[in-house]
Amino acid sequence: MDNSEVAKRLFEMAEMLEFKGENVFKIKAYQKAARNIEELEEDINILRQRDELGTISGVGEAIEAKIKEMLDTGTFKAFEEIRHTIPQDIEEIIAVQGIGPKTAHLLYSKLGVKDLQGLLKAAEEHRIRRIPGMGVKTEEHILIAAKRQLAEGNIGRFPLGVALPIAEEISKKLLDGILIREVRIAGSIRRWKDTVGDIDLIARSDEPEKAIEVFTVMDNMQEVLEKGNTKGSIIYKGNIQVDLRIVKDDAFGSLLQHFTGSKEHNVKLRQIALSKGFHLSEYGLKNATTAEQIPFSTEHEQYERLGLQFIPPELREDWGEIEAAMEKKIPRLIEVSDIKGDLHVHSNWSDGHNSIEEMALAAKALGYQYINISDHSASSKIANGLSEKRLLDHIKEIERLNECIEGIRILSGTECDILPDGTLDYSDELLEQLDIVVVAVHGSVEQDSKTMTQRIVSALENEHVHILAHPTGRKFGKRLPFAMNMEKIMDTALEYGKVLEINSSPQRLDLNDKFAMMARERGIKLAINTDTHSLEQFGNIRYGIGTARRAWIASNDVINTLHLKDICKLLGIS
DNA sequence: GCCGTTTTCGGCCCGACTGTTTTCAGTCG
Ligand SMILES: Nc1nc2c(ncn2[C@H]2C[C@H](O)[C@@H](COP(=O)(O)OP(=O)(O)OP(=O)(O)O)O2)c(=O)[nH]1
Ligand SMILES: [Mg+2]
Ligand SMILES: [Mg+2]
Ligand SMILES: [Zn+2]
Repeated sequence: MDNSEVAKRLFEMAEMLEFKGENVFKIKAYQKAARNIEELEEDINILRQRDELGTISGVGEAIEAKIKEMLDTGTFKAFEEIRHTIPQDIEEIIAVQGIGPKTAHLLYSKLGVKDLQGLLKAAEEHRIRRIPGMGVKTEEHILIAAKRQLAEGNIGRFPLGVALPIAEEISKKLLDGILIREVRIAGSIRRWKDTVGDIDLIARSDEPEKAIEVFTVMDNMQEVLEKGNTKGSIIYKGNIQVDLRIVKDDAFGSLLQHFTGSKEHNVKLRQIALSKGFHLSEYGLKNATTAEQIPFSTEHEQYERLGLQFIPPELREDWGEIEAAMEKKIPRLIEVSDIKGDLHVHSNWSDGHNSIEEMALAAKALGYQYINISDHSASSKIANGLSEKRLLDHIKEIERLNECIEGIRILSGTECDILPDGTLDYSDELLEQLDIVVVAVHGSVEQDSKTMTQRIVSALENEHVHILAHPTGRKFGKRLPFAMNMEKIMDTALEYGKVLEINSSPQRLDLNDKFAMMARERGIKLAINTDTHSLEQFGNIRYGIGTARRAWIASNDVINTLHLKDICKLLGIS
């Protein structure tokens, strides 16, 4: 079993214990262990060999024994025993909004509800309202929520590139009226997570209740889920949930911190507050003995009062940032303004929309010092990839443009396909004539892990190659990451001095945060590129920067923060 | 079930909203 399979089992165990009404702290213990195993960088099998399972935070004697049992037999006794006493599809019932483990258990014991279909039937036949403690409204809400779940399936999460523009649109609309003074995007969007579960907003208003009212009747609102004095939730066009929290007093910083999360970060901060004699909440600190409330108007002040350096939102995942902040060791993270050029740009010579000149002028307007025109190679036929002859013309055209355009250097490149057998789509003689060679896998993406890994390794061993683009090939909603051994690929990249890309296209974000962190820890250099096919897509750089910041990446980890002359020196460009 | 710069036992983050309830449990963030 691998890490995610072990974690999944532990999560399932927690869910079953919840359904059974077990001690909540025991449940939390299983969830914490599961989460930490899911986020582990090392292979849990290797930790086991080294007898280091106990070093995983949240794994004690009991869970360690169960993990060993799982690694040996694929399951564990306690899991199998409890599993047979619980309906198989309990997960889909608890997943219905408003139904938790208690209600699920009640519905099962009173009505024999075992799955979503049974739940719908019970609601439609008005059997739920007859259970003591349930009522007409509860039944109606369950019916609506169950139907919504059936219709949507389990879409679950949205790519950041979908959610962020909607969040910006809603923020703007809310500011249109006079009731709401300030709106900030919070939650996982503010942390630049690559996928998000919902849109979390906070706002400041002198009349919170009226402001919530405005929110719940806004354009494109599909359904109101909750409407209170300080908080409302709606389903917005596109079936995305939007949570809005409003305050009028001076605790805006405390609220922003709370609603930015993550949950795990919040819990740890609150534990630190407790150890200092305070209760922390979205209203600030409360003295545990005097009950005096101390609100903070900025996040900076609140972190400082807790004895911590300010922690950028992208780091707030309980991945060690709180410990670092205690020692004032939060690094200066890379910013959009550090980027000096884009090394992965397409033109209308292949599948881009604009000419090389237009792309260059747009980049210049952004303050870039250089761009690498990396059109597709011949094998990418649907992308109008360049034959060897057209690539030679491409090189000449770039030479010509460099003579007439001032203020930006156009580098002559390619996004050369790594063919299924690991060879490249252009000859070495041709690659040698280019300034920057970007390579990528496009076709034959279904290869097994061994083949795919060797394919990429072979490409990285080629002396003319500089950058591996979108290394895992994932595309949200379209394609899973390639089966591949990332450790091996990173070892090779390091050995041969190759650069790995953080592709900023919001449907890719590849490398992702975790892999980018792995690369940084190993000392591999990165390039943050947009892979733009149009003038507007240069703007996608913010997504790549957000991902890089989540990986604790600094400016000097990234080659396209270098000035033109320095990057030319680094890559041997004349 | 886990864990310990005042602890190996007794805590474990804290608050909003809803429904069905005369005082709160459940769910969610
Ligand atoms: N203290 C505390 N804060 C929480 C808890 N659950 C959520 N929050 C805070 C932190 C979250 O970032 C924020 C928004 O909640 P969400 O459920 O939307 O989570 P988040 O946006 O982080 O992730 P998401 O992508 O939406 O799943 O509310 C909790 O149990 N305790
Ligand atoms: Mg959220
Ligand atoms: Mg939310
Ligand atoms: Zn590309």
